Amino acid sequence: MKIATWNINGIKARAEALPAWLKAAAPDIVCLQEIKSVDEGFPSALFEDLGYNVAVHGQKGFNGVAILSRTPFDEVIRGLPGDKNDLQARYIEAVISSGGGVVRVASIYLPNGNPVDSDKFPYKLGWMDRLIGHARDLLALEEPLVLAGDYNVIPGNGDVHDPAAWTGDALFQPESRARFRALVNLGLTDAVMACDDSAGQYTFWDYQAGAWQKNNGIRIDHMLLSPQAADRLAGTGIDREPRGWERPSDHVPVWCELTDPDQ
DNA sequence: ATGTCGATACTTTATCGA
Repeated sequence: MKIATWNINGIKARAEALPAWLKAAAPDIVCLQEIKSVDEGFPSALFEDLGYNVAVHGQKGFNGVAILSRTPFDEVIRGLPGDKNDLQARYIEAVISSGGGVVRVASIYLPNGNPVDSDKFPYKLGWMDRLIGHARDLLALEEPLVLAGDYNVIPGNGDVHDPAAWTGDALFQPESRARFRALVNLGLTDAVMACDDSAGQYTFWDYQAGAWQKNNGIRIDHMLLSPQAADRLAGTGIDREPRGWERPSDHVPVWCELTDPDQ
């Protein structure tokens, strides 16, 4: 079973690129972030025509997450628990029976948090605290679990072209990185790092200043696996090609392959 | 040093968020 995550930076702007990538990569489950669309505006037919079921948690103009799945959803949960006053659409979770077993998958769009001296940074840290609490609850279920998405956190020096240039950024602050470590330390596995821990496996290149051409990237899109999922991890990949297409997203797809549970 | 893109609205240019 192939599970992918991609911050597409606008579903309408990616109405050609996303189906093209789906046909080429053939993932079973896809977690999307920054759809920048309300539920009713999401072009579900584009993906239903390719054999996917669609679950959306949208918002007008900004944010918004979705999950595509070849197999129907057993259950869909919209919104990260823990704060009824948080109206930003940044989390959707689904239970899917596929490949002879059940898997729980979350599509995460973690707050950016910039600028650090604004209220956006404490919002990011509070959101991460809630995510840690929810992940602890989910891990207690002892299921195959994949927490996938745009974490807006650069975990280490090997995940950024120029660490010094990012020292003041919310994505690279010690508080952000400490919470990401705390999340992983609950017992989750960073799928990409588990298969290849080399530096420079970037998933995002800014639109500005020729970042793509200079390979001035960062690794901020992650797939974190519960032990029951990590034990089935067969491989991962970062598809860089779509970053070079016409009108690209600034992020590229990240995917992992899980073996069937009876193999 | 600068450089971009997507969505929105008191819209055809400016603003916001990233």
